[in-house]
Amino acid sequence: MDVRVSETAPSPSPSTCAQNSDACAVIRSILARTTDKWSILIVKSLGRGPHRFSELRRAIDGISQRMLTLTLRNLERDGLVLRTVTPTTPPRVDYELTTLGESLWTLTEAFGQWALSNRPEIEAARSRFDARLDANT
Amino acid sequence: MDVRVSETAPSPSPSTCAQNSDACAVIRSILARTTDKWSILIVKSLGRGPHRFSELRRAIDGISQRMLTLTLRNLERDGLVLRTVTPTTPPRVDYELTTLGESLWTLTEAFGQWALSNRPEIEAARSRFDARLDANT
DNA sequence: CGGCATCCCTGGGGATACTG
DNA sequence: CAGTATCCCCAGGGATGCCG
Repeated sequence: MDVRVSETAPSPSPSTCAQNSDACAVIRSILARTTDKWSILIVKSLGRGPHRFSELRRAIDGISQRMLTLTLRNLERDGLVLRTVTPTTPPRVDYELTTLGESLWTLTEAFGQWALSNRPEIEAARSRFDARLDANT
Repeated sequence: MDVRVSETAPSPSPSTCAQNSDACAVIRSILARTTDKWSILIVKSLGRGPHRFSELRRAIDGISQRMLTLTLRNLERDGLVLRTVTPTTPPRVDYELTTLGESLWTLTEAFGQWALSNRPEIEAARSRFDARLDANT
């Protein structure tokens, strides 16, 4: 299971890599990984200490074994998660955030808080929008 | 083109909606929207003032017209983006962030900054990981 | 110019079964 | 328990064409 993706890193384009062009492909790939549906949930789960594989599986509702493994590998590859194997029988594998991962967790947490506290406003906006839609039948 | 998605909002589960269970489906749906690949790039682009449809199209490299329209609708529906139509011929449509959208933009910006400044470390981690992979041939 | 509808295809990701 | 491998399906999303 090779996790690696062809990283055709072009011209870096330092600070102005705001929105345009393909120059910021690397940044995009980082963003894609870190803002991925499962990545966020995993990082959030690992926010409060290490967890075993099966613990994560139970903690993150709806994730398949495949995606858990795959996403953990990617996070490990990017240096966000540390994987520790204890070769007992049956084997025990623990996952925890690295320092880098913890810094990402902070952002993730901020996002979660934002979603939580703005939820009413967003739902209200949705209702308004949908109501106007239905009106134009 | 109905943008709405069936929002089967179950028991809310207020503050402890960290990682587990289906209780935080709404939060997840908000996160899914706001951390979506195109949403992030659009919000980033709108960070510095209003833009026309075609401007966004050009600014965000690789986005298809379909996805631009669709994502903008979703952002509008969630009250993150304001759409203004000027009925001239040809028509002119401007998009801008709402106050809520601006608060999201802040987070997006933080994420971008994080990716930018941790890029070297992440790429290093990737190389290390890949090297170890190749070693185990 | 903006944007909706249709067709169509790829790959993300679920379900299942097997190993160390 | 913690994976890996295989199969397989469907929705995300690109390409194209047509309207106000």
